[in-house]
Amino acid sequence: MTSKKDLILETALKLFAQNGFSATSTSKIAKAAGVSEGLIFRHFENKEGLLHAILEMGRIKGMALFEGVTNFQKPEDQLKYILQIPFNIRKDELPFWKLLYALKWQSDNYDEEPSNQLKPIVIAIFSQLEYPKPELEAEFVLMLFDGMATAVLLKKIKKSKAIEDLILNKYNIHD
Amino acid sequence: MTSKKDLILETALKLFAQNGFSATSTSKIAKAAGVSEGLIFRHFENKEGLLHAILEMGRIKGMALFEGVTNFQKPEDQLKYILQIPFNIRKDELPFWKLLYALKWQSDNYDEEPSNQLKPIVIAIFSQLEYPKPELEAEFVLMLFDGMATAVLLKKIKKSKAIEDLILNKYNIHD
DNA sequence: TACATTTGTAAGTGATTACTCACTTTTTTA
DNA sequence: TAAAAAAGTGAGTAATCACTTACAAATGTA
Repeated sequence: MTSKKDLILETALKLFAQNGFSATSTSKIAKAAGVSEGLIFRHFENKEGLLHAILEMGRIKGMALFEGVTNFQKPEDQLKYILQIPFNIRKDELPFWKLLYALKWQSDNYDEEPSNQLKPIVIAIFSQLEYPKPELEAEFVLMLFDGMATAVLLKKIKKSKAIEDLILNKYNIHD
Repeated sequence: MTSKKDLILETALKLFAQNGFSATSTSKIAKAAGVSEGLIFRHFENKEGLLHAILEMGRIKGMALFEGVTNFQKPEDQLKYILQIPFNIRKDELPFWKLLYALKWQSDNYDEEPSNQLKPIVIAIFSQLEYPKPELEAEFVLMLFDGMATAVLLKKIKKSKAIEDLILNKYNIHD
């Protein structure tokens, strides 16, 4: 049985991802979750607190994703894993990632972008692969990563697998 | 002398880009522009109308940018021109592009994304360059384009010129 | 069981929201 | 120059905003 606190969290996440933070009122969240509006403030102090709870909840889930790279030894496999991340986002976690990517366009406060955590990892990979300028190549990959994630989250992609293969080919990684 | 209508337009653009559409009230716009709030509604009917006027104003400015590709004959030069667009955004047009990119995360209504207009052009280029799968390669370039634009608009880029050269090199285009 | 704590609600609060209206000032046109 | 049209204002409007408060129900603990 999910507690009402979790119910509020999940409902708010969906609505924030769908309509944006500012455009989603606490009364709408309460109504959608089937709880009284006051309960939101009992559990989360204020609307910002609710957002931070969602972000924290998701950040932990997200960390695990990036740590998955340690399952691979060879830098080629690690790079492959990272490049495939955007295409392997779980459907039920889509709202969270959409919210995260949308938030970075609103004020600088919410810039917990995946790329930030990912950067040192990617630099290390290109160093091992003996690229002449690992930092630069990493910056490029993260830009590409952003573009891929955007395409997936906004459902702009038709042949997901074909695009995935094309990208892997560019770095000479194959299935 | 700029008319008060244009003044409202420019002020709203800045505020929308800075804080988002929903988080920017008409009263704030009026105050920032130094006009009465009622004037906004005389000129633009409602808040949505104001947004649409901004989008239309910018769309025309943006079209010119994409048509610049016709100044080049060789497909290599055309591709180079397109890949450089995100790095050549004029400072005074930054708020507009930021707003445009932010809006596509809020509801599907505002998806006048640059990529959409750019896609057929890029496909044509890769066809001329005799790439085996022009549509796929175009889709890739547009994803990359999105990532580049995001990096530039959110000021996540340090060595802009270095990154620019790296990308051009990947497509065997040099200065 | 008794009492303390947590969880939950309903009805508020003042402030702010998008928008309207009655009116004046400025500009255009005949 | 006189009338018409357009531009602009300031004080409203009801609705909604984030948030509070007083109180009741449920739960934990001795």
